[in-house]
Amino acid sequence: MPKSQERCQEIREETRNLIIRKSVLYFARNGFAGTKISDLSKHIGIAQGTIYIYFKSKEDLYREIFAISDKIAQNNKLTTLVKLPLPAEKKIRMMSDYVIRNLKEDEMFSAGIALFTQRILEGEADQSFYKTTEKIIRQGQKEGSVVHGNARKLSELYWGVVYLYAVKGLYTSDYAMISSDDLARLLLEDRK
Amino acid sequence: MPKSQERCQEIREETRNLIIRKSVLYFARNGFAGTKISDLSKHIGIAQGTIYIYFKSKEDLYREIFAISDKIAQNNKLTTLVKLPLPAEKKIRMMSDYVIRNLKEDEMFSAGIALFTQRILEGEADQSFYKTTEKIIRQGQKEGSVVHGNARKLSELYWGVVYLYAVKGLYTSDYAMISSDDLARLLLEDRK
Amino acid sequence: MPKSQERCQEIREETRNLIIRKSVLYFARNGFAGTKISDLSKHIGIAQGTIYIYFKSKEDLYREIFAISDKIAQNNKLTTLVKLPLPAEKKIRMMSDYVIRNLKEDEMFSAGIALFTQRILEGEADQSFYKTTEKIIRQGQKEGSVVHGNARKLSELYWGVVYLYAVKGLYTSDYAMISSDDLARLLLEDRK
Amino acid sequence: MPKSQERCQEIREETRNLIIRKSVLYFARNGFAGTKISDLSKHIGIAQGTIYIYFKSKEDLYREIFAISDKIAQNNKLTTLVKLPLPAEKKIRMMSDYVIRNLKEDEMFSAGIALFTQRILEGEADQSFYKTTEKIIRQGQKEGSVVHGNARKLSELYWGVVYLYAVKGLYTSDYAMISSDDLARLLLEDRK
DNA sequence: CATGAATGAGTATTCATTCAT
DNA sequence: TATGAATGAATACTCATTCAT
Repeated sequence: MPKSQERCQEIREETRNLIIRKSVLYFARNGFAGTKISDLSKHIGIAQGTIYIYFKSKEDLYREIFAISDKIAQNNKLTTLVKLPLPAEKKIRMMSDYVIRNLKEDEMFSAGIALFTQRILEGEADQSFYKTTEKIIRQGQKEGSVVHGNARKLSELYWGVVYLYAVKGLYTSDYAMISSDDLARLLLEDRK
Repeated sequence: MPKSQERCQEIREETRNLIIRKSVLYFARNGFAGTKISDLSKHIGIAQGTIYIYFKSKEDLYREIFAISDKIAQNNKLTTLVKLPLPAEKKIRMMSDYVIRNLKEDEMFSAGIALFTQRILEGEADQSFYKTTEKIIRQGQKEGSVVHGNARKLSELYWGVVYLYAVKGLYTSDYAMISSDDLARLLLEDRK
Repeated sequence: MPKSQERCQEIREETRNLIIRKSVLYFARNGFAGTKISDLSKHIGIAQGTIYIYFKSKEDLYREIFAISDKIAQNNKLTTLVKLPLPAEKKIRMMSDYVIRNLKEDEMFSAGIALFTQRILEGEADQSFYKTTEKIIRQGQKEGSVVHGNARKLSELYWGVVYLYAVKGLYTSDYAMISSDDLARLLLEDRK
Repeated sequence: MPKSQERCQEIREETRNLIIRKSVLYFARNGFAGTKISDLSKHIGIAQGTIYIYFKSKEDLYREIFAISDKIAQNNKLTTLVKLPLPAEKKIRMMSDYVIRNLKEDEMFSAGIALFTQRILEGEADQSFYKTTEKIIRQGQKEGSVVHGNARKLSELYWGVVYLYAVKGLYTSDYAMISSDDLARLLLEDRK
């Protein structure tokens, strides 16, 4: 019965994904210590035991969640963006559009950013994430479109603000989201 | 010979303050769920039981901590600042100087900002805190020194960034603090 | 395959009853303060945590125990007895037979009487329990078979003595139980 | 300074007695486990530490209390009573008068009886206490004034009822005390 | 696989006891 | 001596994890 074999595999995959998807949000909102398996399983809509079929422990699940948050944060268009033959200002505007749109429409994106940034704060995540943005910033500074200052610091500020609104989005749906322009303005020189 | 009434009162006051002072930092760093009374008491340098002489429960202590964070966040010079007969730009620069200096020198300030903002995010703290800054922003917009845009949103952005660096300061002592100018620039029009 | 809904309900009911049944005896013997959850759970034969699945706290369990003791004390045959068209003397003898037999054979009865009476002593249980016996006493006084005196006082004496032997039974199995006749004699005139 | 030496000794004695006196009542009402040193000391009107100047531990104090309760229960007039050249009925009436008067007027007597009986129930106190009463009962049975039956059982019943009203007295001041006659009647044949 | 009742190690809280004043 | 703040072992309670169904 190879057919049912596959189907089984599919179901497994589905449940596993369901758990991860729902957990990302839950952990992003409540943190590791603030998340009880009993609450989480209720939130997912499955039994407590089921989680342990797919993950060895709460920490194992958390680690998985982090791997996901890494992907969400890093597998965005940024890496391709930096290589395009465009002026930095354009890149920054595109990046900001992309980020704001995702913050608005995709809770998983917000959760990913939140978890990822928290880990950076705790010194556990790879800070190379900021590198790509730094490159764009330096390019822009040469082109005269980006404000002066330490590129790393500006990059951190930029993504810090993104984190800020990611967290806001996780807690309330009703809040004044920053505009793409506001976000871009953190890096760009004002035009008079 | 019994201890004198006043001396007892004094000792109580001292211990209570010690607990609060050390707890503000601990809770700001680890959150409520992430804080174990056993660890906290070790960090304070007292026995677990002592905490329960002064606070009914972990949650009671946490609430007290929040009351403190309110004071730290709100008892700053902002309220007096807004009333001074100064241009908004000057006010914003003074405010930013004050904030950055405190972020650098006073961990309690950082912890207060962190806890307070977290509570605002969770919809539990009084958002009237932003009002004072909004007034300065509106004044500045009239004077042409502050960027256009919704004053509340700008105020939230400003304090959001402060929160960002407060949290950074709680986790690592070794990081690139934003400058007072960078902070002020969030609100001020660029001058060429 | 999930457990069936009914089977789960059944298991819960069973465990809950087990806890209550064993706890009645334990609390009756040791009192609230004298009962440790760790000991109690060992005595029941379950883990400590299991108790907290079914009861919010030690006090919650204790309250439940009391509700049970009310039922044990009050759901006896007395209420039906009083309505029968029998002489009071007969009723008192039947009641005494019933009580003594239960004291001898049913530890739950003894525990119920013990807990219930303790609560009456502490002014927390409904003293209307004595009413039924009072009625029989008054009937008997009219018929000349019951000794003179305040019916309430006689009723209290009667059940006080029952309490006495209930407690004795809880502490030692080897003791001289009062006879049904001795108990009845508390209320009945001597026949020469 | 022999004078002040003595005075010191006196004060010591006074405090010690105060503790014992107040503790007897407190322990009788709440039991060993139900008595907190913090509450007890408040009830006595001294600091917690003071108790430990006079007694090595809570259990040490409890033991002392028991010694007192032994004296209260046993050092009554009963031992002299039994030797008097009187008919048993007279002895029983005197004993009952004595007991009831003390139950009414002397909380220490009630507390002593309560503690002593509780210890007998728990098999820790000397049951020889009942002996004296048994002798009187046997004398009365020969004289025809006391009801038939096992003397030990009757003695236990008699003192059980005394215990009952001792406990009632400890909990409420407002209750229907048994009369001396009622108490005596437990042992005496009815006279027509 | 999925369930949820049961477990027991871990955490919060209490309370007998100590000790500096 | 007397005090009451401080202690930490004992106790109550929680929650990640297991396992029979």
